[in-house]
Amino acid sequence: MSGIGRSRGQYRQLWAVNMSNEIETMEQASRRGIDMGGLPSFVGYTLRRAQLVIFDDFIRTLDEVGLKPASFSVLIILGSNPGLNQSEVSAALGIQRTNFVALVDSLEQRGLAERRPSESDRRSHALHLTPAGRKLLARAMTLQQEHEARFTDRLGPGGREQLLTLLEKLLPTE
Amino acid sequence: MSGIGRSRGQYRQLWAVNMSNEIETMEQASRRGIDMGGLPSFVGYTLRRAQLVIFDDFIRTLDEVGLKPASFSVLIILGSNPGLNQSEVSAALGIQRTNFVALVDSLEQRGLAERRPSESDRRSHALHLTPAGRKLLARAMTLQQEHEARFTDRLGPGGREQLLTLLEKLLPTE
DNA sequence: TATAATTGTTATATTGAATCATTAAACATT
DNA sequence: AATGTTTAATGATTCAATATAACAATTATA
Repeated sequence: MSGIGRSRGQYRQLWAVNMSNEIETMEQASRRGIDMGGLPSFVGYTLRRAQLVIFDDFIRTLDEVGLKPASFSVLIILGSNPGLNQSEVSAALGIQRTNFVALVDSLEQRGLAERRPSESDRRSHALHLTPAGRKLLARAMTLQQEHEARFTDRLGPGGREQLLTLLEKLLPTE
Repeated sequence: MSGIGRSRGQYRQLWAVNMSNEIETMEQASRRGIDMGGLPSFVGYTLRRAQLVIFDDFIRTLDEVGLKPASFSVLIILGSNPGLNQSEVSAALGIQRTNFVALVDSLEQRGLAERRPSESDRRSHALHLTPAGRKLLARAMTLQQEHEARFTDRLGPGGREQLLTLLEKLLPTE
């Protein structure tokens, strides 16, 4: 589903960080005698690199079901919270409601979700998964778990939990 | 230097992940009774959120010296490896040569770096920092360390090293 | 009731990043 | 020396994610 084309390597760069195939890896750079300066010791830099690696795999993984991280996350929210309106879902996910419109359009056109008229507020739409949406979500969750396992393996026993704990400390406590 | 404008929140979203001010935080979402599904337990999701938080702070931090992550990293490489050509620097950082051109243009126009004719290969330019570039880099490094400290504090003793170790396990061993 | 705020929407701008083509120099092979 | 191939730098263009502004309909509030 959904051609690879641009989706490959889409999230690859940002902090001028390499990480794949044709692009030289940092290790290769050092081996060629390039001094990376303090870069690899910056938490932000390494965090970014790791995130790109994971997303690269994740995006390829989701490609089978024609989803991207954003649309996948929407399905997840709708699956657990049927009936929310667009503002609620987009706010929970940090998507601006203005950009959320096209996202829902797409899900609706694919028959994965639907906008139902809200009973309490004629301005808003109650969002629901369709049966097809629920089915696709289930498949996507399986793929996600396989993806997750690939990286969990690398972290060793307890590594995943340790990592999550540390990462959460970086998040705003609010 | 360099107006805030767009630079604020530029790296904020992607995986449809909120994290700041006006945008509802995940915690707020849960409090409103929204079930985030498995999302917070996905390493990729939490990694992405943490990365956005750090970058948000990092970008604001660098704003004082008019740098962005990419240009900052270029200065670092040039500082430690004077004389490299554009292909070498861009490859080490994972920036495509083609997009690297404008980056160097900008640094050159700001008088921070310069292209010198390579002595061995008339096709390529030897990149060097100017004295102004070295000075700005020094200041930027100080800012980076302050930024780093803000997050290191949150991680507790040994947390930073632990986190770096775990993250490196996620990177391609090549 | 008058005013303000909210919901969904369209249109538009910005930016990071990828793609394609071109030029000139360097290199390799006959 | 002539040829073809690779490499360095560049420009032009495209694409996708995200941000901003404005608007109509509706609801909430002073």
